[in-house]
Amino acid sequence: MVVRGAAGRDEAVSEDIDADVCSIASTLDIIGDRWTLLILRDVFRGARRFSEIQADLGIAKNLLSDRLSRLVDHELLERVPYQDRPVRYEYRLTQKGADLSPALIALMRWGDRWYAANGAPTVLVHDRCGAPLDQSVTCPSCNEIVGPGHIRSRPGPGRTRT
Amino acid sequence: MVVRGAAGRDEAVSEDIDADVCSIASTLDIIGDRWTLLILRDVFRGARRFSEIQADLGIAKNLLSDRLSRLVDHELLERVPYQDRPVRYEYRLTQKGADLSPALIALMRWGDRWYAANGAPTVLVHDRCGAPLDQSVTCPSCNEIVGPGHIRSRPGPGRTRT
DNA sequence: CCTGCTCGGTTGCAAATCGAAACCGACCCA
DNA sequence: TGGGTCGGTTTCGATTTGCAACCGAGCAGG
Repeated sequence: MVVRGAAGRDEAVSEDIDADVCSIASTLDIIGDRWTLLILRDVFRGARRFSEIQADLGIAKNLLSDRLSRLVDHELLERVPYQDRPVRYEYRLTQKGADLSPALIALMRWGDRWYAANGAPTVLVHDRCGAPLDQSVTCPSCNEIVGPGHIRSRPGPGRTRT
Repeated sequence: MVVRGAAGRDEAVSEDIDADVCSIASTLDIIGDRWTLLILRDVFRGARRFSEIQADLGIAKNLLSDRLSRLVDHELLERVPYQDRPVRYEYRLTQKGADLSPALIALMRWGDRWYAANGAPTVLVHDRCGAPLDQSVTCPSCNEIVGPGHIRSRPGPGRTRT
């Protein structure tokens, strides 16, 4: 991943990367449609029930049913019964699902920056001090924040081809 | 945004949030389909030409044409002529497009974690020291990394309803 | 017992979107 | 003249979507 500014200066470092061995592609196979991330956002926000999500998003019920099943199959959500007679289920994030929070945060911040003319509709704050938070790339070795221009990409151990 | 572990303990803090005023929803309106983020990933990687992206992704040409136009309309990419006779254009990231890199990084890291059995196909490293990088949420006030359990969400200045 | 209501879906169907392939115009080369 | 490249557009059948109707288990009121 190499960030290039508006001027378009070429800083590409990695060689040709096959789409078949790209973690972005793997991820988008699962959450890359128009509804799935919105559903997950609702669950992050505390929505757990079918009808709750359906009313909030206005998604068609057949699609919501399909997407929830898919998320359960992929183990981003789990179905937990919350009553018997009749047995009803709610949907909860698994660790795998909760692990998507950095992605949702990144998308939120991009929308904040480029589409929230009057300021962010929602801000994330530190529970201890209440200050608004940042998301950044850090170097655990240098123990500092790394700007986009100092990120290089390299083939990793999982690279099978090329 | 409140992260909840697999146990499902409820830590919701913010009140009801309308989907109409959500930056995640705004963002997904633009990049929330099956191809757009993959196209942007290719451009981040250095692909600039129609045929290059088309060959790499295997996307139908009509769809690529449509998605590129849309990205140009939304000013994530710009069309730059790279030759006359016949005039041909390439696509470059604008600042707005380049600003999506944290989101792509987050998606990549999630795929790395949950789908790269043999290790990440691509790793991001610090240009200075070569160490693999992390992405994290930081508190500029406390000057420290904030774990998912210490993030709270609050209505921001751009919240219009409720 | 009968009627109506909620929840969490499923089914059916029309409309929108997608994908593959054919085609196109401007230009190059032989 | 004939073919090839690049960056698309057009066409058309297949897939996916969105809407609305329906459903079954249970509950509540009369």
